[in-house]
Amino acid sequence: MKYIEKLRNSGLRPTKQRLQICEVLFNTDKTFHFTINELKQKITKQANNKISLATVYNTVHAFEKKGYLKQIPINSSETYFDTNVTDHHHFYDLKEEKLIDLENSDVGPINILKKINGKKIKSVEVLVKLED
Amino acid sequence: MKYIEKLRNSGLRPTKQRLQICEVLFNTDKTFHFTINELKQKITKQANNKISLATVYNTVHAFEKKGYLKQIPINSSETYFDTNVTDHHHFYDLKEEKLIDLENSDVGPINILKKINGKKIKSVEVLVKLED
DNA sequence: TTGTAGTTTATAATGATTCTAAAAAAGTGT
DNA sequence: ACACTTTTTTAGAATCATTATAAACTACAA
Ligand SMILES: [Mn+2]
Ligand SMILES: [Mn+2]
Ligand SMILES: [Zn+2]
Ligand SMILES: [Zn+2]
Repeated sequence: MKYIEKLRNSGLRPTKQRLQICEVLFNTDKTFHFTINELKQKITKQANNKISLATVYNTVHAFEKKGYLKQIPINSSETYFDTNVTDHHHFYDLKEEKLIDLENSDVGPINILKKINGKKIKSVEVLVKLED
Repeated sequence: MKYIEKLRNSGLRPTKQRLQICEVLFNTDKTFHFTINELKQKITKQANNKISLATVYNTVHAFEKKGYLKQIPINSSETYFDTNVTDHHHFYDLKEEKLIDLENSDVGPINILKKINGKKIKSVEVLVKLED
């Protein structure tokens, strides 16, 4: 399995549950956005397997800490995560409540002119809200 | 009172509670960011008055719908609101968990090149995360 | 003043997320 | 394989921001 090493190298034991989650999250060309509950459903279907909700939370947070996932800041009752951890931006379709990737090349370069003393920029994220 | 008319023109009855909230939110030169609970505390202190938490929620949502407030998309357990409803952006200091305004002039012009069929852009918001 | 719609309020309900602690699984050394 | 330690999983409970409920209150116009 190709994810066993990835997990071990991260100091995470390659458990059955984590490997299943890796399959769902990373065994695809396309990156995607998801909520915890969407992910849980995918795992249940794809692996035809029960998994505890707590484990999904635990694993997603562990992967986020390792840099394999990131949260998308958005005003929604559920937290959205992204398997695309490169610098990029998002459309948010307010009616459909769906996220769409905006590659860096789809947005002109962003120049933050203001500086805050003693702080450095960790990320720059653009959220473009869409309406009909 | 200068807010009575503003409320009436918005189709909102100028109640004691709404006027108090207006004083706290709008009777200042500076705009600011707040959570519901911070706002409730301010009202309680400044007006030396009890106000129901439900009323604070109701009023903030009513003002948001009227365009007098906006939500700031950020991953925080509490929702942040902004009395600055002009187009502008934010620093988010991850350690202090504080928002800092970034005027449009502090950010170069943002050009969204990608178009989504049948949708138009409602807003473009930049969130710049800061670390030490 | 009286009627009505709008508002406030205490409290309950909701729901996403986190916590808990016991059972299970993984890793290590023998 | 076995014994032992550490990590992980899990069901269920707890937390907490937010929303819903419904009764009391208020603004306002006829
Ligand atoms: Mn969240
Ligand atoms: Mn929220
Ligand atoms: Zn994305
Ligand atoms: Zn602001």
